[in-house]
Amino acid sequence: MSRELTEIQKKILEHLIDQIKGKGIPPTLAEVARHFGYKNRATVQQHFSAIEKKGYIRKNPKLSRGIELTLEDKFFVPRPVLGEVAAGNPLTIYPDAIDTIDLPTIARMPKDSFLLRVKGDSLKDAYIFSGDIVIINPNLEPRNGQIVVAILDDAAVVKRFYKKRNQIELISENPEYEPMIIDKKYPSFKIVGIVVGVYRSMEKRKAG
Amino acid sequence: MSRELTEIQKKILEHLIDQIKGKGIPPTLAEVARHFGYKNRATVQQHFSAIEKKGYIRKNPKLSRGIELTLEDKFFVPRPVLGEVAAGNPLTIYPDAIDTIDLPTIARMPKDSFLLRVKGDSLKDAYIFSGDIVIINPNLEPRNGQIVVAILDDAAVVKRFYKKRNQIELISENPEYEPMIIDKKYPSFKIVGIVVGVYRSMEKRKAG
DNA sequence: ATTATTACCATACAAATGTATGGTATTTAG
DNA sequence: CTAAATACCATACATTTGTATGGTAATAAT
Repeated sequence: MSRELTEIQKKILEHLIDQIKGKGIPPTLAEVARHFGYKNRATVQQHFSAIEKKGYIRKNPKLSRGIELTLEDKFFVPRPVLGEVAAGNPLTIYPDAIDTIDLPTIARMPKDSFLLRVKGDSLKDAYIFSGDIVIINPNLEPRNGQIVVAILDDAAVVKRFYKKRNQIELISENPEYEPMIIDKKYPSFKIVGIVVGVYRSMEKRKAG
Repeated sequence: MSRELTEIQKKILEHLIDQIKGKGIPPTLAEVARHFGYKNRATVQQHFSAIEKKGYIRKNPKLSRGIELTLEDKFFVPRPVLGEVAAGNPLTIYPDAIDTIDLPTIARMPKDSFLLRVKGDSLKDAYIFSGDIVIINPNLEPRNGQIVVAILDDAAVVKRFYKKRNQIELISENPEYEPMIIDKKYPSFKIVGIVVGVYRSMEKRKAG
């Protein structure tokens, strides 16, 4: 099980993810057929069966639009699972950074803000902890002292932002971690957005 | 436009939000009818029309499950904050909303849950701080170790819950505060609900 | 050479779906 | 009192939807 997808199956799965993540609801067979120019729903039907057999989706029988992604964790999709399919997504997850974040593989992010899950404890003195979900607004200009998400050399970090003359400093609240100092002209540096809120679900959480 | 919803329309909209947010895809007319025990889809159809006319949803004609939430365009929905609870020393709980905050739509609010703003720092070791908004579900049975809101002698507190033989212990994470020990038969004691989520807006917040 | 897989097509069909129309009873507003 | 809105019901209908079955052609595997 869970074999490799063919090129066409990949495209269809990609389209499925696009629709489910972006538009919100899974498409019908007919809609997918229309999108790919198929004259026939049965073609899509058979592709779905193949993709399901390989373990990438689940079909709720008899239910219209009853397709679910098996590799999804609602908002966050670990990037490796989709391999080449996910290529083209602007952002990636990197496990080696101090405070890593899960970036959603949604092609179309919510209009204004989106969500990231924090890993690591470099912000614990800012009351943000591993597992918390931070809400990011990418359309705000970061001001000094605000907590931002930035990408540096393909690593995504959450840190407090300070702008100096020719450089930008990203500082952890946790003094164990060294500040990151970046020249303004550094090519592979980018501010993703600023953190406007933190949410934590207590559902399965225990003390400390 | 955008008039008041009736009680039943509210219930149906609530169910719609529940389905779309929770299950992922909007329900069909038949599914909603089944859920509410209607013998007929047309009833739901008419309720949908009414709710749409009042501006709360949008229908994609001819499209199965083609219901969209118009408030969904917003990443944040305004919610009333019902009062303040003390994490340290008890505070009063107000019957009416004292404030309104924009809660992110990911912060799932179960049916009858409500919001309270925390005052005090007795839960700081549970990562809940003064000013945070806690989401309270009053319809869950508290289990040991969970954080609950309780009323004791007309004052509300947020503390960690432990059930012993004949008494209940409410413990602060912060060792500065003494545990509260209440006899089970104590008349003016009541568990309001358990904390299912925490939200913090960073908008005007500075470090520490 | 034969078999299996893939990638399409066509047709058929029961069930589900959205929509329309008409009806009844109750409540609310003018 | 009357009219409008609300909250249901029943029936009807064209489409849509998921599913099943059978077929063709090309490619890949044995």
